[in-house]
Amino acid sequence: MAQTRQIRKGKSGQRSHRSGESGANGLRTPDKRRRILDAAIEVIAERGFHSSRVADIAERAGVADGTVYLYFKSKEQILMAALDGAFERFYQRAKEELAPLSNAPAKLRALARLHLRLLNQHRSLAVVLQTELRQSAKFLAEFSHRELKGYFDLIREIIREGQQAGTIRSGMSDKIAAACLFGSLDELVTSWVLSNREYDLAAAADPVIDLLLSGMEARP
Amino acid sequence: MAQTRQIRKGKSGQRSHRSGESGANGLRTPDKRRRILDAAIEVIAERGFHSSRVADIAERAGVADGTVYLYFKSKEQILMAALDGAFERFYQRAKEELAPLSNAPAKLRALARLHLRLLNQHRSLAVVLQTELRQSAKFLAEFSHRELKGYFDLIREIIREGQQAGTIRSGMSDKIAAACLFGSLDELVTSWVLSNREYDLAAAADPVIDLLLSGMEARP
Amino acid sequence: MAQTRQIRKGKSGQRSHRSGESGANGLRTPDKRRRILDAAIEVIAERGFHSSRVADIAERAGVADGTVYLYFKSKEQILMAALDGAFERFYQRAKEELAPLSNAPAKLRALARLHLRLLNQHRSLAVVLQTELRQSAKFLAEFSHRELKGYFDLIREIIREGQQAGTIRSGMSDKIAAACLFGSLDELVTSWVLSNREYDLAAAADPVIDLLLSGMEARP
Amino acid sequence: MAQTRQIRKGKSGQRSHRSGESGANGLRTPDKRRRILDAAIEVIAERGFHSSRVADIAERAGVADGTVYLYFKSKEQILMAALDGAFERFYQRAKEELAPLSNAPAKLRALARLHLRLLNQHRSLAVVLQTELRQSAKFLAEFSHRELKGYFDLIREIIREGQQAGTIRSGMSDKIAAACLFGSLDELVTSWVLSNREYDLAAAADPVIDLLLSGMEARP
DNA sequence: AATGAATGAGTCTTCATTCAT
DNA sequence: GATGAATGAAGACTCATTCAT
Repeated sequence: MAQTRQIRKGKSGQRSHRSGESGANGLRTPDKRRRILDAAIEVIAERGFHSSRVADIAERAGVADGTVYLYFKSKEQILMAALDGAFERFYQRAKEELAPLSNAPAKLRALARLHLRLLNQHRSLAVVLQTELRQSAKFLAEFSHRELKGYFDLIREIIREGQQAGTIRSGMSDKIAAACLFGSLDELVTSWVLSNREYDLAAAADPVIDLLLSGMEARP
Repeated sequence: MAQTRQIRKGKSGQRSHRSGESGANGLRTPDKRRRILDAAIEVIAERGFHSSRVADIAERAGVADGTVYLYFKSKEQILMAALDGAFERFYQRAKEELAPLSNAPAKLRALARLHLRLLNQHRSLAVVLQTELRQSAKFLAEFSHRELKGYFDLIREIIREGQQAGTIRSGMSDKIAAACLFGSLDELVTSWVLSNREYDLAAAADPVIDLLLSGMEARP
Repeated sequence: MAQTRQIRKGKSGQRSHRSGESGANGLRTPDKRRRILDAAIEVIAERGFHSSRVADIAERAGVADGTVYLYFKSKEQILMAALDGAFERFYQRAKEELAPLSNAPAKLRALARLHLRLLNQHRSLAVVLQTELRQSAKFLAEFSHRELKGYFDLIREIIREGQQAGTIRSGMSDKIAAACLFGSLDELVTSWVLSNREYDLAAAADPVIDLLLSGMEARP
Repeated sequence: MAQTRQIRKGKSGQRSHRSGESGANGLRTPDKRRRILDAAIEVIAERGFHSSRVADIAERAGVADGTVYLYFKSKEQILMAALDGAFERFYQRAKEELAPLSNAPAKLRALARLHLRLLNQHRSLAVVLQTELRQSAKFLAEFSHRELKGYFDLIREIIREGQQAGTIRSGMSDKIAAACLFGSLDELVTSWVLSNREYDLAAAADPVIDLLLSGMEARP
């Protein structure tokens, strides 16, 4: 519950809503857009995209229904923007954290840790990413093409670097390897989201990387 | 009377289309249920669950709207039943095909091949599984608990067998290993579904198994 | 108030609405479409097109809101269809009544009488024709082109016939003459509609025709 | 942040467009009211009253949305005021131009010419008068009572003058005669507005007056 | 069992209007 | 006076579901 919610039940007896709100912190429109996005992630995580009413999101964000449409064109655009923003932040951070690392296995490990750690910290976002993002082939395809592709390409690049540097086995498709890494992480997050237990998701990063690097097969 | 009236356009005019069919062999209802399920998978794969109208499914199945409710309690139940059935058939077959195999790596390879081969053959089902199944956390959780869990447990069992037999590395969490295998396959299917190219999905089974068994890291 | 209105206030406590309705006269769906059209004319005459809610029309017609959309594509289509139908009936009747008449002045007189008489009998329709029909240039243009044009052409044809037969002054544009006749009648109806007095509109037919035939100017 | 935010697209970015204009000559509000009225006529002529947003009118007038409400109480009041003003100017001018004329037929001719000439020169106004004025029976009734009645009475007075002076046929209802004249002119304007051709509307004044004065009937 | 016309609850979105600055 | 971001009421339309036949 990152956003303090506005108490607006009944929606009528709130004559001084504007002045009360801005008076509280002296800021006008601090980042109403951001509040709507955060509210959207929370509400959608709780009820699913189709069951979430725009009115719910507005209420959670502490704005009027119509205000949502000053910032976003449609309900779907809210979800899009929320996911875009979240992904953008992740992607940016990933690039920063990987920059200083020198070899491919270390980079993959760092990426896995970051991936799981961030979602571990923001469960609502994880829920939305693992479920609503896939709500429809069209939606997923569009988002996938726009955002996930960058992530995938980043992984593939690291793998190819490793192959050139001799730290990653050659003769292995970087595309398939990237799918395995992403798919493994994604599946862990999904399991974590579906489970109601609050175990530490991030702890799975190392075992997964170890498995993917060394393989399952017993070796003499 | 310049205005043509609507009234369920394109439906009344095809009265004889289907009744002719059932009229040919009397009053039986052999596979009406199955026709509805198949129609549902197709329609939902094309338009997504929420955009699919029950009327669309009924039309595709060649039955009246109301007839659907003689077989299923709700629109959601149709999807449930369709996925349950598909999964049941997959699961049954998997157990049959793995029975004769003697070692864990071979079983995992067979499972991966079957997984990808079947979905490769039934793209509509793949689309629905990879997208609509996740329509909401609740839905996914329920299905996951009911069906996927069996699949997961099967994989974990094979891994543990392998660990006992010494073909799979010990000291590796069977849960995480299963997640990696399932996640990898799942991601490959998702990519295949989202891509519009009709490449052979099944061909990816061996590379994936090789990677998971031997690992990515170069070894001297 | 041509249609008996269904008493459906509250919309809920009416369990037996269907059977009650059909039980009353033994007819199922007598002409639900027609009832909706009649209700639309009444409601729109009372409140104007934009202030009329589809729910109002449905209620007046004694059907559920959604039923309206089984017969018409949109609220606007209801109005269109209602006007089209009314006009069609008028036009048909005009052709029948004029057929036996032999000279242009008599035909024009008959047309004027019919025009005013019919609207005198159906005030709601008159209200809608004189006001809502012109609600927007686009709407009017479309309707005008489709329906009024036929009426106009009919008048022009009669005038040209009269000119050839020598009963109507030559050297007069049939187009302008038709505009004067139609405009005069139209204006009388508008005045009648706007006035709250219930005077006999039809009585104006002869004076108007006399004026248009003989002219205003005093002649020696 | 792939999504561009909206926020009143196309409005914020043109801040300097209008303020530059008013900045050029200080803080006065000379004709802001008039600019709003003119903008309203244009916008409403283009899109119809109900499809015209107050924001559109404000933008066209170069003022902020809220400013409109410093001059007018509601959107409907804008239309009222615009039509009232236009009509007032017409009516004033009519009285001036008719004053020097000595006989009824000449006055009627002058009035028809003025009526058509002015609307010919201001098509947007003509569109609004012929269509939006009739947006609802109530609206039309109110306007009609307030403004058109004066015009009507003027015509009737001229006719009665003519009857007393012997230039207009006696035994003819001045009310019906006025309706015919007004209706004829009105219909010509409507046709002109609906037609997309830009023919000279004013040219129809004389033929109409000739017809109304002399009648359609052929006379020996 | 099968039909399909009818139902009516449910919600996104628009836009006239307000008011703090 | 002027602004324009914010408000929130209002309603057309959809579609899952029912039930009389």
